Amino acid sequence: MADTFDYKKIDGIFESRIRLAVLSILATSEKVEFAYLKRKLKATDGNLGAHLKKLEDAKYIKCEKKFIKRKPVSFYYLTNTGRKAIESYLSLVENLFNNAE
Amino acid sequence: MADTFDYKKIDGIFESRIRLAVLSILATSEKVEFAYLKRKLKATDGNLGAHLKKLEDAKYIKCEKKFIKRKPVSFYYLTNTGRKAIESYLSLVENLFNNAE
DNA sequence: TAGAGGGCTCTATTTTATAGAGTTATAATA
DNA sequence: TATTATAACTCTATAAAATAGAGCCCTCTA
Repeated sequence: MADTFDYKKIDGIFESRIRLAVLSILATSEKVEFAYLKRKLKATDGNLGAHLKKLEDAKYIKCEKKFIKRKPVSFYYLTNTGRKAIESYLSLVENLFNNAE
Repeated sequence: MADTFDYKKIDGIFESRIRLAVLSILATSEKVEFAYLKRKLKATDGNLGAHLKKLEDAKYIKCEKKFIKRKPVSFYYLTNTGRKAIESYLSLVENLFNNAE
């Protein structure tokens, strides 16, 4: 049991349910469209865009822009970094509640 | 795969690293003092008190006040509700990243 | 009933999330 | 090559939440 518990070392990206939801969707899909995420999460453009940006800045997801039927479409997908971050968070949370800290 | 993903159903209590840390400490200890939590987490009185209040309001933890060596001491411990909430969160997070949603 | 001190509440400040309007970028078409 | 259309983004303002710290309150002992 360590003397102090530096909780700020816990990945802050997961400190948000909407980002958790986005990561969950991307972890269990190939590539998904912005519009799909928006519809599924019932999120507004601005809010969803802001959270996607945070996830991109963290390099947990990437964006690929295409044109389909004359319309711009943004596809998002999980990176390896993102997948590792998810695994880390999962095992961290498991350890938090099973092991001594 | 559901049509929508109501991410607001995810327990918001866990949307905070400091609360996660408090729950973790309580889950792996019997009863702990306010001063211990404060020292261990390097938190300020006000901030720690506010988060403990949220956890108490959610009935995840309880407080027991005693006097030891003339000094007031607050002991905190996890409730059954709290333990169940932790288990739910754990399995939810596991499912989020392993199953389809 | 006065004194002491831990832990709380309260207030102010900072940070973060959210909503929605408006802009931007690109491909097809004329 | 200029125009048009539109999804997705950026930007701005608002709301909500976390944080810090000063000071109060409560219960003990003497």
